[in-house]
Amino acid sequence: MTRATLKDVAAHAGVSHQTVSNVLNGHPSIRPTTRERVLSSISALDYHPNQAAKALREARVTTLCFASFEHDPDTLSDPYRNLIQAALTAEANAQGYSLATAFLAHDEASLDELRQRYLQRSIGGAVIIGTRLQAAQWERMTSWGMNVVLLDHFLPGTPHTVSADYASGMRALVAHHVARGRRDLALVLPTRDYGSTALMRRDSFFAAAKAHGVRARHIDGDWSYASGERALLELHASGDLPDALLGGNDRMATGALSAAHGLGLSVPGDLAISGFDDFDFVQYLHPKLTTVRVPHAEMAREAARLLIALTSGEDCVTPPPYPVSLIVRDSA
Amino acid sequence: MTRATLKDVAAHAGVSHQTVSNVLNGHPSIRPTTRERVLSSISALDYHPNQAAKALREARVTTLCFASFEHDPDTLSDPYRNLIQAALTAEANAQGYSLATAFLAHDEASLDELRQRYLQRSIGGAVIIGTRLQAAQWERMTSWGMNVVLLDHFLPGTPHTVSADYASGMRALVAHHVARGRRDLALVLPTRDYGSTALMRRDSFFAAAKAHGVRARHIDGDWSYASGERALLELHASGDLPDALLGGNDRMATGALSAAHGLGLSVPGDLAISGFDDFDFVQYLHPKLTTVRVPHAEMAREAARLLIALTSGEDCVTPPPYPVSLIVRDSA
DNA sequence: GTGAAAGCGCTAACAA
DNA sequence: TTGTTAGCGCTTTCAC
Repeated sequence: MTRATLKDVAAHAGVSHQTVSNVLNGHPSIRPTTRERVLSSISALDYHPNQAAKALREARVTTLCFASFEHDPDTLSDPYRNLIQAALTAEANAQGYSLATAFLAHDEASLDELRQRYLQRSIGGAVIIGTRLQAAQWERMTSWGMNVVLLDHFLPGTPHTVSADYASGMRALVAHHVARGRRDLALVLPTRDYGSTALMRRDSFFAAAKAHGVRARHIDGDWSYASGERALLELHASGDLPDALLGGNDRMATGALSAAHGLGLSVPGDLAISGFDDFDFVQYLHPKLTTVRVPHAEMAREAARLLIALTSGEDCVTPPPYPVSLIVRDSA
Repeated sequence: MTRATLKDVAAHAGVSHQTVSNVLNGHPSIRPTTRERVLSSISALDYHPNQAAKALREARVTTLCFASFEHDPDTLSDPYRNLIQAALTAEANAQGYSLATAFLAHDEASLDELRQRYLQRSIGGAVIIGTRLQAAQWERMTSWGMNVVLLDHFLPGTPHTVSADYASGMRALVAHHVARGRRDLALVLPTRDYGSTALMRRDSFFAAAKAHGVRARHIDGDWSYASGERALLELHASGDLPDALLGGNDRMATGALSAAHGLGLSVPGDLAISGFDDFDFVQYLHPKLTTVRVPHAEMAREAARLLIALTSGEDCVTPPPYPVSLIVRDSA
């Protein structure tokens, strides 16, 4: 079955093909009777405009790209990416765009692939997640002329970023631990990713601990379960256990909790443990995890809106950080 | 900066635009010197073929769609969907396709949206996951002429399905429980999704239990954490606890484990618990979850290959079920 | 209000 | 081996 074209519709309705085009694009000054006739021909022939032709003629790209890092532990092990993809897709579709996918690595090849897709007009811009994005990569992308919105990741000089208010989340978390009598806090967080939101969290952590007059230290991690587990094992081996361990995300907190069980530590008796994200599974851990909820989906929708606005040539302001909320359960 | 076109390259190289096209498409019978000249013009002008024009002219769609169900608990709460998306993207890109995203619901609107995208040539076919896909929906999609490959879900009459060997996984699991001395097995699994792989697992479960001469029962769930939790609470309330609880997926097993902690049951002492999937987080539960590993990523690659082959008009055979493997940890 | 002409960037078919 | 012509399906410009 060969699909109907604009001309077929025109012939069927007994008008010229531009008239059909005008009807389709809601142009004014079309006689209602003509419009009716055209519309009924359209549905009679089950006509659907060819996107490729439209895109070619209008020199417009209607596909956006969601790029994340393939080997980033965040990318594949958390519901995180799913939530974001769903929200981005919904917002993009609602605005007449479709959403393509890309997984980046830290080699030239993957950046080059993205570049190809942009220059070939397969994609019009990208939303990127992943604290592994380096400033140099970001610069490369924008140097092609591509619009890029960063989700949940700051980089020096990146104007279009959607993020959450990690600072106040961290302050609330520290206050909570202190209110429960904790006096020796350890934060597990990656810091090799300079410029990322991790630094903001770390700084707020130290500032808040200082304000409360409690001890604070930082242990390096890499967002993975294993690094959370390792962090607690090392603290234990050092003989200088804190009384609260703050995971920089839910996964590291989960890993630490697992290590605590292995060491025979009672949580929260011997040690309080908290997370950051609030993914589904953390309320099924034992004990149920106290954490900070980050509104990933709303942030993603905003990122899509921002990208579309940029792509349409509007000038945009980065939205303020999204509020987060402390979710108190049993682990801290 | 306005991008170079085929004509610009032709002018720069002093040949006709057709010659450039021939060089690009690897046509034979081009004099090496000409080819060299054209290639150097291409890189001098940083020329990239316009995909929209190519697609229009060739009447070819180079975008595939990955569709899943928005409100399906599997879709957003597991790493599952991420793994599949990554694998599909990799395979599609490797074969020159890009991958778009769709989230379906159970209303007419979302099916219609997919139909639009297909008829507008925005997508050339779809890989669909989700046991919530109904036979009627599948029939609708194929009635448009769209190629559809189902991932991990059987439906009566669907020829193109990629799945895993759940039957033998279930047999191995039952044998394992029995070998550890369990004599009273309960399986939590949704069965309202007729036609899905759930039925295969359930049937194998009963068959295997019978073969071993142990008691077997089935409790309904809906794949979610909460339903696993509920299942164990109900069993406990009935006063007739099994000595092994088999979660139909890792999430239900996790929910049941959480309930066991709440009830003060020791796992695996009082009760063995096992899962199905082997997602990252289950090895950080307490106790670490025994489960069956399903090769989601490989299956997804195969689904992409199958869809591309179908789209190219080849006739394809559904591949045999992928082997699964029992992963023994501490919970059973 | 509606139609005729032109052309987006590319490739298939032929001519040279 | 290369160039010319035509046209994919659509929208824009401008007559009528």
